Amino acid sequence: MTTIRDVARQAGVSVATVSRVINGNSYVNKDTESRVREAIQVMDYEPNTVARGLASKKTGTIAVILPDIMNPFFSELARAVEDTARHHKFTVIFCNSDDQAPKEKLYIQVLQQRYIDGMIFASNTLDEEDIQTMRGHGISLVVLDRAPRRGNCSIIRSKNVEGAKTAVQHLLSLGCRKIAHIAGPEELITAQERKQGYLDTIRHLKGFDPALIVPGHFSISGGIGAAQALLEYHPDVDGIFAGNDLMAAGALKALHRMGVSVPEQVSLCGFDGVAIAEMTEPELTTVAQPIYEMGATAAKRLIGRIRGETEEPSVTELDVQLVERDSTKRRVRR
Amino acid sequence: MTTIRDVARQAGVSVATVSRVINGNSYVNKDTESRVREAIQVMDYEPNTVARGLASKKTGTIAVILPDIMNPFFSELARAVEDTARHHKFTVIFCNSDDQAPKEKLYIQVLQQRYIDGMIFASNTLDEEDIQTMRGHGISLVVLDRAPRRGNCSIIRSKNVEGAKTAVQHLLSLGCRKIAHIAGPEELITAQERKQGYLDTIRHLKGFDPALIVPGHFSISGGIGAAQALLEYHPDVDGIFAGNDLMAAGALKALHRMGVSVPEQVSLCGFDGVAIAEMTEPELTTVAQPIYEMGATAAKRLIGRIRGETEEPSVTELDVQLVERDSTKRRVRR
DNA sequence: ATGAAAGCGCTAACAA
DNA sequence: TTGTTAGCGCTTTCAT
Repeated sequence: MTTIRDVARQAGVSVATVSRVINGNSYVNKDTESRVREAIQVMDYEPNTVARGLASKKTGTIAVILPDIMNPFFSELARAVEDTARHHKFTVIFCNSDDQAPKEKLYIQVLQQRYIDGMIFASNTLDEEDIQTMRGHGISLVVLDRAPRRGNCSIIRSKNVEGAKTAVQHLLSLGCRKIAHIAGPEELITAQERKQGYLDTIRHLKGFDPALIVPGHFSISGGIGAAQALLEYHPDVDGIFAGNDLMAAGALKALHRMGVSVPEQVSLCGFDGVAIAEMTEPELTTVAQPIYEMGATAAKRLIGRIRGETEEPSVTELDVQLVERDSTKRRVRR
Repeated sequence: MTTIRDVARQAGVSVATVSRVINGNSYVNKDTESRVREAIQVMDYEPNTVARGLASKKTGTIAVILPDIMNPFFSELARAVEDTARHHKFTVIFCNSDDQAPKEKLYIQVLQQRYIDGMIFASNTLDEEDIQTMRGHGISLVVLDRAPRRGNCSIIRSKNVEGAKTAVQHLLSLGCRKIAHIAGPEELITAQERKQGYLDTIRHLKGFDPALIVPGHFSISGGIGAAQALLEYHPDVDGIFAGNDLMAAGALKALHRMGVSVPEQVSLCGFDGVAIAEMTEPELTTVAQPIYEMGATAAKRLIGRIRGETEEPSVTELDVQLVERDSTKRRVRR
């Protein structure tokens, strides 16, 4: 293994000079520089990231904490983060939290010991203390998708309330009269906001019934259970807005099993815009988030902060878009 | 930040002693040990992973190189690896290669500079030189799912040929007479083997036609295109074995669009056993691999090798299992 | 059983 | 503009 000393010797300069040309943070004579570069070539030198990390406390590594990489929404986010990070010569460590606070805390601790430069949190239970701890350790932080209670850090999210309103209005415009909502976990801000959008749109209309909101845990099986319960107690439901596509897919499955046809009897709309929404039959209408863009933006923002280019914490809200497919269909107004 | 020196001072011993109790690799007096442990408690000390890495060349980090984390097969693999790694106190770096050799080479290089302890390769283009390079750098290697041409390293895979045979035999037993195969990329060993299993089972039967093998690139869109082409030229196909579930899902979509009913007119069987296979309507019969187990086994094997517990490279072939669902159905023999 | 001290490979003052 | 050198925090001989 060739080290910086070998290169220095080869080029007839000191290690400091070699370090300078590598990092390009100090003036080096043109000639010396080219001698050094040549030596680097000749000796096939690659700086050792670990040594560099120990000396500078910067490792060129970021971590992304997400609930579960198997959830297609998060795997797309992860993909975007990794692509962007690699483009900027950063390496990414990934961690599944299952939305469990203890796991998140453990990760934070482990990652601090590794001189991680920054973290992207697409998971929930970050509290003020965690944020301060990380700040104290000089770890930059970007919260993605799920914002923390108090927002003194960079946040990338999309317009959940607005998107939910669009979805429900779409259902209304189709002629749906009794629209239910399959909600995500109450503790998740995204779920809260989508429910809020649903409520804001529908609360004042006649026929509104809070019992039309059922929990679906943001999962396929949750969606199945929710749709079953819903149709059992409210067989006249003619529209369902699910808080994410996974639940919508589950609901579709359940409705099919119960012999309820979509969209003829029930119009169904999801949220997220993941690939699976196109795999069902009928394909799912959904409120699409710019998932890849969210991940890419988060990574860019984080790296900007790490490099000291961006200063203050900023909140970015990305637009969502209704994608009409076969699971919603205009019906005759009664 | 508290360092090993702080702890040593607090406990009234040398840093070497502290290091010894942390690593438990040398005899330390019981009393001294408990004094040190207490000091560690009191001072809330956490060893610095980076410093440790520089001194020992072991970082407690493994990398997993996969084609694309967005592919549900690989995200499940990734999840299994991360769970297992965390359990053993390892951290995982993940890298998407898109099956492009240059990206893989770049990752190998970058990861070497980081004193990675080992890598899990679920990607393709690893050549003998790469393997030797990594060996030279003391990086352990496990190849997952896609074995390299020559196998002088640990390999975890599943029984592709056998699984494909099972699938085709299942189709035959149902009464299918004209069975097509949607194949994965020719350069991938998994795709080759599944095609092999198909051929071995069907080649000698009357009615076999090599034109019934069409490429589907292991992707949804590839499956769509393949099914379209297939039905156009061979409208009397009554069974399709797709090399993976993504292509099967795509084929199902295409068949539906063409008005061909599954399983009434065409029986369809996939391979992998990913979640998406249960989301379609009808649900897909598939040859399920023990995906999570594959990832977990790979991680365990790798960590075993890193710790010097396991010695020689070994090849593990896991069993696959036919999961019968609604996309295949017994038909009347003509 | 324990300590002293020499690195690991690099960065970053501080000098020159 | 360049070199010298003291760390970064830990592991690991080599003594004792």
